[in-house]
Amino acid sequence: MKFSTSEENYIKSIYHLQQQGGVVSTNNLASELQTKAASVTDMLKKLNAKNLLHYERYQGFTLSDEGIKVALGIVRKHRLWEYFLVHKLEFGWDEVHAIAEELEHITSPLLVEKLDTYLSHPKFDPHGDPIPDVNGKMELRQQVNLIDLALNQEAEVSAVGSQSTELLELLKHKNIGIGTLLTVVRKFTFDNSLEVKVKNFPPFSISQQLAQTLFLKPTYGSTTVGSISK
Amino acid sequence: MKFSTSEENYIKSIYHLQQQGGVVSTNNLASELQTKAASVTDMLKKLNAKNLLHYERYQGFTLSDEGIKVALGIVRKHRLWEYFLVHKLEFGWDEVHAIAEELEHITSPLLVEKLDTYLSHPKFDPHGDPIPDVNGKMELRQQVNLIDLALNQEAEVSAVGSQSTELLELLKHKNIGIGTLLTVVRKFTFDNSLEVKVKNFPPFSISQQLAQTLFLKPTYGSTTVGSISK
DNA sequence: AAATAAATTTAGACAAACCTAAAACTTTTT
DNA sequence: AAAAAGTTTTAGGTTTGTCTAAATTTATTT
Ligand SMILES: [Mn+2]
Ligand SMILES: [Mn+2]
Ligand SMILES: [Mn+2]
Ligand SMILES: [Mn+2]
Repeated sequence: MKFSTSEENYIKSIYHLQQQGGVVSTNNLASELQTKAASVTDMLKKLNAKNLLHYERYQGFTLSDEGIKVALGIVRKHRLWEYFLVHKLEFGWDEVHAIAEELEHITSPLLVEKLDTYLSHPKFDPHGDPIPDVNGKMELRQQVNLIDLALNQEAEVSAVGSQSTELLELLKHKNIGIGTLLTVVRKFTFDNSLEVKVKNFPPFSISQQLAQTLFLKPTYGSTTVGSISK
Repeated sequence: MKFSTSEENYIKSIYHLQQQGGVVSTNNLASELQTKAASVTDMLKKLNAKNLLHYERYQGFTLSDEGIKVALGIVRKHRLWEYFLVHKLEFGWDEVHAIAEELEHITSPLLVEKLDTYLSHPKFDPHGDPIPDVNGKMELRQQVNLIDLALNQEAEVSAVGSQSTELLELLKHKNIGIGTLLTVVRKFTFDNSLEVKVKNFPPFSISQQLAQTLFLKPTYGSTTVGSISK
């Protein structure tokens, strides 16, 4: 079945919201899509009629199995294009989301597979989020939030919880990127800031706000599954 | 100013039609876009209100200077994406038009310029059609139709007048592509077929129908400007 | 257990991009 | 120069996706 750009954007947003909170609400989705609750209800009826949703009036909704399959296809395209934009066209990490938001709606399935091959089947996008394969399977990388990382446990930065220019600017200043190895050497309870150490650099401080947007994969042993962004 | 996908498709089609026939008619455009005359009239009013057209009711229309500028921007994107699809993703020449028809509407100007740089500023698309630069300038390659090529005058295949799978199949069989050097060694008046010679191959025959879709650039000296496809 | 507040859905409208059928205009033929 | 034929525009309708305002349902207070 084929879907309009608008339908696809709704499906993908529902997918992301239900990853976090389980059942999704109308207002929730409306604010995510920058639209009004009435518009959401209209679209819910349409998606429900196409069997993409589990939906009870006034009771919230989630994607059906079919809906999830469709969502994963769009997420796959979005993240593959982001990878292309950053690694081939040399876009900055914070510039690609809006463009991928358009490219994800290009219809040709052959294009997606050729792009995937051209990029050598990447497993993660530039923000550290996993790229689903043709069948919707993706690596659920073991991730810990930096806030929860044990002292002196080395870990590799693998994802970020935001894609804002502001975050990118700060990470560049601190010389942190996807792949950076670091350890937490001290935690301060006053402001929940962390003193961290990266090889060949002097120790430096990371604020609570920054730590909360960084997700890492411990170098040995491991832990919980972290939340994931677009 | 920003335009919808639909507006852009109309603008581009008008551009191609007026390249050939001067003033464009409503029915003409309707059949090019596979739509109805009434729909065309609706859109003409909108484009006219935006000063993209010279339009007199019942008298046909052409693009204004502003309209041409917009059209060239879309043509640029279309041909750059076609080049990308063929030379990077290894699509066949006949597979790319439909996909480029969607990709040409992606809005980011920065994307176009980065893509252009990534492709090393190509001057011609996979069908031999010139790619306009950022300012809309493009090489108007000197082209002769194979039908009109002088006997024993060596020339390089530089464009094709169709992009069908059928044509591609035939050209592959005859080992002809963009860049092939050939000379016409004989012309037969009975069926207007040609006997042509390509270096390192035995001479072979080309039908009138095939000759009419091939455009070439003579290796020395030169001639007329040929018609050009998408 | 009311009353109040919040969330959700319905009702009714609107713009964009289409369509069919009928009217208006232009071109061609007799 | 009238009639016929062809082209273009207008009139009125449909679908998709949006909106505001009002009605309905659910959740939270008192
Ligand atoms: Mn999108
Ligand atoms: Mn991403
Ligand atoms: Mn197009
Ligand atoms: Mn082309």
